Amino acid sequence: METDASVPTIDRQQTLFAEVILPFSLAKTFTYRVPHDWNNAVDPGQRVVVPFGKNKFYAGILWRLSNRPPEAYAAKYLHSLLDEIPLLQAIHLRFWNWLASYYLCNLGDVMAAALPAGLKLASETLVMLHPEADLNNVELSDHELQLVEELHKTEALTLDEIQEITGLKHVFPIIKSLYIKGLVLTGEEIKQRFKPRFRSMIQIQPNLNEEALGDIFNKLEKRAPKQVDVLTAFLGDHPDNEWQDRLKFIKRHQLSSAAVKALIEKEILTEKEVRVDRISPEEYDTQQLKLSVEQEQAVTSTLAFWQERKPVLLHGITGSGKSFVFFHFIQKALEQQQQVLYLLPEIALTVQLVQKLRQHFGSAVFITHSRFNENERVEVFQKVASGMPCVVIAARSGIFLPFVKLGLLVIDEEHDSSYKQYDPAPRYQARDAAIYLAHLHNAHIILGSATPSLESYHNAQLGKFGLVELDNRYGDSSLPDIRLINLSDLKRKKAMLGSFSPVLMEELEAGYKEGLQSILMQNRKGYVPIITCTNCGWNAKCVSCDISMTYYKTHDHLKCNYCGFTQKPHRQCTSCGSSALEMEGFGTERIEEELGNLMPEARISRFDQDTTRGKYAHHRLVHEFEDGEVDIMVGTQMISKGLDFSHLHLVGVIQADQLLNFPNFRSFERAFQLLTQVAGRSGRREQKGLVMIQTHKPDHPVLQDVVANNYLHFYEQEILEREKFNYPPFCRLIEIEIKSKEEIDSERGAAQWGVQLKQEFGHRVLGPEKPYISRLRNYYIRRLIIKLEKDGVNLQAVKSLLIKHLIDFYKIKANRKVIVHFDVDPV
DNA sequence: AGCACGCCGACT
DNA sequence: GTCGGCGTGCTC
Repeated sequence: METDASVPTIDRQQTLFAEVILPFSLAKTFTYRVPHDWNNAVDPGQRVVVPFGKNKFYAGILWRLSNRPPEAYAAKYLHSLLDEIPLLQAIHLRFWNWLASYYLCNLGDVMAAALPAGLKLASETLVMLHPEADLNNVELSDHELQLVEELHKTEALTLDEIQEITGLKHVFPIIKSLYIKGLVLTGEEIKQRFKPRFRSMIQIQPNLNEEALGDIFNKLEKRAPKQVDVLTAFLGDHPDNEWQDRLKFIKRHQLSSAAVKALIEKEILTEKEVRVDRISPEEYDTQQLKLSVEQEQAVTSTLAFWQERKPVLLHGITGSGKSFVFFHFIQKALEQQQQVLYLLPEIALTVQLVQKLRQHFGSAVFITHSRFNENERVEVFQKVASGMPCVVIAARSGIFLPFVKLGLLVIDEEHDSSYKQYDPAPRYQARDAAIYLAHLHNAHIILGSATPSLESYHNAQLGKFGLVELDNRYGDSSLPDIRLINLSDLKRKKAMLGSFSPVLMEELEAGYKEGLQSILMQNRKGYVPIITCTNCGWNAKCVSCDISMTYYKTHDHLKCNYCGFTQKPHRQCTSCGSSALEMEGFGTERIEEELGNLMPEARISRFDQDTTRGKYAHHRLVHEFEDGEVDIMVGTQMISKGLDFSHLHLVGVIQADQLLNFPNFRSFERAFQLLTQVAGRSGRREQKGLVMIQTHKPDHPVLQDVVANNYLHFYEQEILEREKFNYPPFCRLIEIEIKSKEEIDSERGAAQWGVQLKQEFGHRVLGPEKPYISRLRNYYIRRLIIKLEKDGVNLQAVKSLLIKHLIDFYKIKANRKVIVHFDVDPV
């Protein structure tokens, strides 16, 4: 929680001290002494290896330099410098600083989130046999003897290996005892996790003239025909003797790799290793963009707002071609040699978008997200740091990439709640952070959505954002026909076919007969979400959370969707022993099964977290659907994102009510967004689509707005509610979450915060209260919320007070086992 | 985060 | 006694 990242003037003739950020959640930086020889080589933003604690080494980030030695302790020396050219520039450190102070977390939290794992190094302890170890006259325990014997066999062992070998939980005591007896040594090794990829290149030894080559051919001809083949192939194809990729060359000419190796050993061929990228995509034929008149107008008005240095909100209904407007600006940025950050909520779901971007921008497109491996992520990070003009498609963590020539940020689906990181710290909202980032880099920023967040649209209404609207669907496609189906009516008439209304079934079958595809959304995973005892009302709950266990039929187990705990299904009620257990509710598995019974001939697939695991699982499901191998896809809200199919006849929502009943002030907003987004999946391209939403409350105003596709009306109603009850965007929320393994500790801690905060902030403090889910992973949770006015409140002062309270809170011993989290702008 | 140190309780 | 478990304190 630093306040100033600017570097004071320093004298590089004098001794330098370096403040270093370490990648864990510690409330401060650590100061190290710079060896005098490095005075001109050190700079903020470099990674430095430092000793920390008794014998560990870590890579930290050099935060700033000074000439002032610390007063309270003697600083240790920096161990080594990892980057000649700083990995991060001043602008990135400023951004880190802003994140830490705005979101009330430590710089170490930011560092941990910002750097790809491959760039965060930690040392590992190695244990070796002492070269002069004398095993005579020493008493050894069994474990000690075992370890010494093992060390005779290998050079060194890691702590994990020793743990494995001895079966001991605590390995330090025996290592220490062996060390004292002079039998072992320990050392720390810093392992570089990132490994660049190299490729072997070959050419014919350039100093061989024709005569020498002739001799070689003569010599080889008799005994090594394969080697002659290699040389003939090389000279035939590459008379100018350019470097050739060894593997490709061998493959292309179907040569013997042993022969190539032999020639290298005889120094007839020469070899070199070159660094290659893992991430460069193949070349694509890039297509030209052609914008519609409406899109052209959107471009013009966006440019006008950017002139005024405003972020732009592009509100365009699904299918209006928002992405073409984005593409236009991306192209302009690339033409000016700038870098572009394209943020998306769930990156993995955007196969189609990536393909489109590649078609337009070819090899300038990079992608990073959590399913990419360590090395690939490091390469994207380094590419971005190199300043190469490119478009990076990323999920929320893309804001941490070290752009040096950032010209444009695109925040697609800006309303999506996955832009907010909830756990661990930094608990940041990537959309908001991106706006600050754009400001820092003096870059343009455009947010896009068919269903903007209340915050963004309100900002647009206030004139803080420029508002650009796209009202028409691109091409000839028209808006879908959205119908509500009254479940209460049908249930009363006992007309339902399980979870399906007769009309929905009719349409599904009609579509199927015509060879058209449909998707069905049920926003619950698994088979059933609740198992209840009909005798006493007990229901199956997770052992460590206050959550009902979901039954998964495919695995025949119960699973807690929050902590992942699984167990065998109950035979009897744990409370009364009755075996009258009932399954309540419907998840995607059960819907899939029911539908299979109703339409046995249809090809049905399921799209949820369960079936989309793995790097290529979505890919496969999306392609299967695209290729027409599937008639009906059943899925959770995942199917509402990023899928764009051409033969979609029907979108069905099995149960809209749960969406509206969420105990959160944003539940209506979420419901409207989700339903509108999934409805938008239908009827693109030629045909008019059909959307059927099953609900018990067909009169609900939010559903009416969905049917009318009237965002503005929805916004106007909802914003009135927010104002009336003083919720964002009319105030700013800071949530304080207090948790502990003992309920009384949470209770007491929360009460203490309540009393103190109310003294300072009075009526602005709500709680402490037991949240909707009050126990998670064995922690009892309490929550307080501070509602701050948008104007006239010194936010920084409030945050300083909170930090002061936090420090005071932990001064009390009994509070040490209580965990306190701040969440600024919670979702 | 990772590790030491100290205390307690349970056993080869 | 030896080992594991856990709380506490500290790292420049």
